[in-house]
Amino acid sequence: MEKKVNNIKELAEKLGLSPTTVSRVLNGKSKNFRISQETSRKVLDAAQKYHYSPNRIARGLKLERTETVGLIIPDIANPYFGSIAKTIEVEARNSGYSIILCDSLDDEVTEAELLQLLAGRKVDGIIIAPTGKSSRHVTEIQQQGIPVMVIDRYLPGTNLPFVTTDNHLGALMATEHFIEMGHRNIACIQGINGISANSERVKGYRDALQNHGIPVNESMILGTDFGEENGYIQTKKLLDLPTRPTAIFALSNLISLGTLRALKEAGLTVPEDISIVSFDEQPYSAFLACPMTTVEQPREEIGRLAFDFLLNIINKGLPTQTENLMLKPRLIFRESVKKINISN
Amino acid sequence: MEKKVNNIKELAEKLGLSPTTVSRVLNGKSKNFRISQETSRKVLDAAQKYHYSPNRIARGLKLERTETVGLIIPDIANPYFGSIAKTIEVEARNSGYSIILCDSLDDEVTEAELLQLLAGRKVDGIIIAPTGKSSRHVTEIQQQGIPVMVIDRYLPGTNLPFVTTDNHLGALMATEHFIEMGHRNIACIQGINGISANSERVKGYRDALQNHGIPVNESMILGTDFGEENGYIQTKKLLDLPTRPTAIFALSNLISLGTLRALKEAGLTVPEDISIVSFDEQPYSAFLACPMTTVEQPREEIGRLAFDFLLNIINKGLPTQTENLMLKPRLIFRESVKKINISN
DNA sequence: AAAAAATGCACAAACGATTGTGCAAATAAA
DNA sequence: TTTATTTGCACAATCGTTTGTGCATTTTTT
Repeated sequence: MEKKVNNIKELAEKLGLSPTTVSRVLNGKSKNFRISQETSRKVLDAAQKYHYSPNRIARGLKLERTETVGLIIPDIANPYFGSIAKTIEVEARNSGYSIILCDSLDDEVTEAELLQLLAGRKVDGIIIAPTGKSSRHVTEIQQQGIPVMVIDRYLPGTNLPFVTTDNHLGALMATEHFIEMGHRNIACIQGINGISANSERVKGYRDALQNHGIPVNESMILGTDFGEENGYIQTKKLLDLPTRPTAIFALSNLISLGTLRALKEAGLTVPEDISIVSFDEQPYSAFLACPMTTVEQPREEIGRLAFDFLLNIINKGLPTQTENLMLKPRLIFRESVKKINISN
Repeated sequence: MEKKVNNIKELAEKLGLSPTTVSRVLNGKSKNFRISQETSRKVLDAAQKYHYSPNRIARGLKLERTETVGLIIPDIANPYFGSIAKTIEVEARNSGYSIILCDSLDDEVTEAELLQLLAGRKVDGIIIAPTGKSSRHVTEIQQQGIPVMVIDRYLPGTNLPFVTTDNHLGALMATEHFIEMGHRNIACIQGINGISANSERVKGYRDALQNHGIPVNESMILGTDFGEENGYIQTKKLLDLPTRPTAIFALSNLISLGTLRALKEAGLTVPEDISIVSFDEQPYSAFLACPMTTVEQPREEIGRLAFDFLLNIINKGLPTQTENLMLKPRLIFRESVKKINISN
C-alpha cells in the first residue's frame, strides 16, 4: 500500500502538476478549464493510489460551506425522535452531508445556546424540533442567513418552513374513535400548552367533540408537557375526580406511559376500567398489557422531507414559505378502547 | 444592537490592535505574551459588544483540532442507543465538543465507510458501537492516529479501549434467576454470533447452567442478530419444538419484542405458558402485557465514561490499554418469570 | 547617565484548499 | 510565413485563524 499523501500540494508535486490543476480535476471541472483527458486520468489515478481526499476543513473555510447540518432534538432517547434523526442522518449522508446532533433536553435556554453553537460551527443549515413556545431565537438564526427547517411542530408568527404531522387530523380521528365506541367523558392529557403540535391536537379533540354535539368539559383538558411524569400526575388527578372519565387521550408516547403507571398503581386495567389512545406509535405499542390504539406519525417521511427541503433552501435559496407540509397520520386500531353503552 | 463583526481582523481594526493581540487575549494567553490588563479588558469587551466569536472552521484548520467527535451507532432509533447517545452528546458539549452522528444501519460495510467519512472530517476522536465481528477497519482508523473508543462491546485481538456492561455477569444473573425459579429447559435467543457482547452473554448463560449442574442443550442457543425479526423467527422455531423450553432468555430489547410477537401469534401468554427475561431495560418494560424482568445496562455511565476516556486520550494521548472498563448491570425483577416445579 | 531588563504589542508565515486571471506552446487560419 | 486562435496549465491571492519571533518603548539597575 502506497504511503498516504496528506494534502493537495504533495499530490501535485508527485504528479509534476500544480495544485490548481489537481483541485480542478478532483472537483470535476476539467472541461471548464481545459485540462486534458490524459492529465485528468493521471490525477484521478494518483488520488486513489495515494488515498488522497481533500481536507474538508480547509475546503469548508474557503468555500464557506461545511456540508454539515445541525439537528436539534428535545430528547434523542425518545424513539419517536430517534427514528426521525435516523432518517435525517441517512438522507443527509446520501447527499454528502453530515449531522451535528444536539439534544436540547427539552429546555428552551439550552436550545437557544445550541442554535448559537451551531451557527458558530458554520453549519449549512439547521433542522430543529423546537422545544418551547418561544421562537425568537430560531428566527434570529434564520435572519443571520442560516437556512432553518422546523419539524414536529411549526412556529406561528414566523415564516419558518416546517414539516409536521397533521396533528389536528390525528387528534380528530382518535377522538372520533372514542366517540364511536360510545365514550362521552373523554379526558385529554396534553403536552406543552401553546405550542402548535399541542394546540392542533387539542383543537382536533375539541372539534371532534363539537362535531358530535358533545360539550367540551374544560377540566378534562389538562397537562403541562410531553413527559412521562406529566402523564402520571395528570392521570392521578383524573382518577381522583368524583366522576372519572371513561377514556384518556394521551398526546404523546411518554404521557401514555405515565398514564399506564398511574393506572397500574391504582389497580385499574385497560380497557375494562378506562380506555386509552396515545399519540406516537412505538414498537412496543402492540405488546403492552393492553395493546394500545395509537396515532402513528409518518416519521420517516418527516425526516426525509425535512432534509430534502433544507437542501433545496441551502442550494437554491428557495423562498421558505413554500416549504410547509403537513403529513397525514394514521390511526392504528388495537384494543385499548372499550365499547361502552351510550347511556353511560 | 451593534453590528456584528465577522472576523478577527475587523475586530482588531476597531480596537486599533493587531489580530495577534486579539487572538491571544481571546484564548486566555494574555499573561504569556504580556498583554496589559487594560488591553485585555478592551478586547474582551469589544468581543462581547460586537458579538464576535472565532470562526471555528478557520481555527480548526490552523490548530488541526476540530473539537468534534464522531459517534457511530448501529441504530439510533433504538432507545438503548438513543440514551447512550444522549449522555455522550451532553457530556461532550460540556467540554466544548460537538457530536457528528452516524447510523451504521447495523451494516459493516456502511460502518467502514463512516469511519473513513469521519476521518475525512477530521474529528478529534471517534466513539463507536461496532456492528459486526470484523474490527480491521476500526483498528486501521486507530493506526491513522485517531483516538477511538469502543462502547457496548469490545473487540478482541485489538487494543481498542472500551467501556461496556459486564455482559457475562448480566446473563449469569438472569439465568440463575430462571434456575432459582425452577426452570431447567431455558432457551437463549442470541444476537450476532461472534461479537463480544453476545459471546459474553451466552457464556454467562452457559456458566449459570453448569454451575447448577444443568447440561447445556446446544439447540437451545439460537439466533443471528439483535433485531426484532430474529426474536420472532427464533421464538417460532422454539415453539415448534417437540419439547418447548419453559423459559426464553432474550439477549436484546428488540429480540424480546419479537419473541412477544411470536408468542402473541401463537396465543401464548407470559409467564403462564412461557417465561422471559430480556436484556436492556426500557421505559415500557414495566407496562408490557406481562411486566418484563430485565437486565439493565448502565447506559448513562457508559456514555459518560466513554466520552471522558476519549477526551483523556485526545488530550493526553494516554496509552489506550488502561481505558478498559466493564460496568455492572442490574437485574430488575418483575413478573415475566413463573415459579415452576423442579420436577418439570 | 548609560546599560540592562522588562513591557507591550505587531509582522508575516502557515494551515489546506479554491479560483480569477495570465501566459506559454501548439495548432489553425490567412 | 505571419497572425489569430485554441489548448493546457500555473501564479498568486484568499478564506479566518494562530504563533514564532522581533522590535520599539518604557522601566529598572548600576
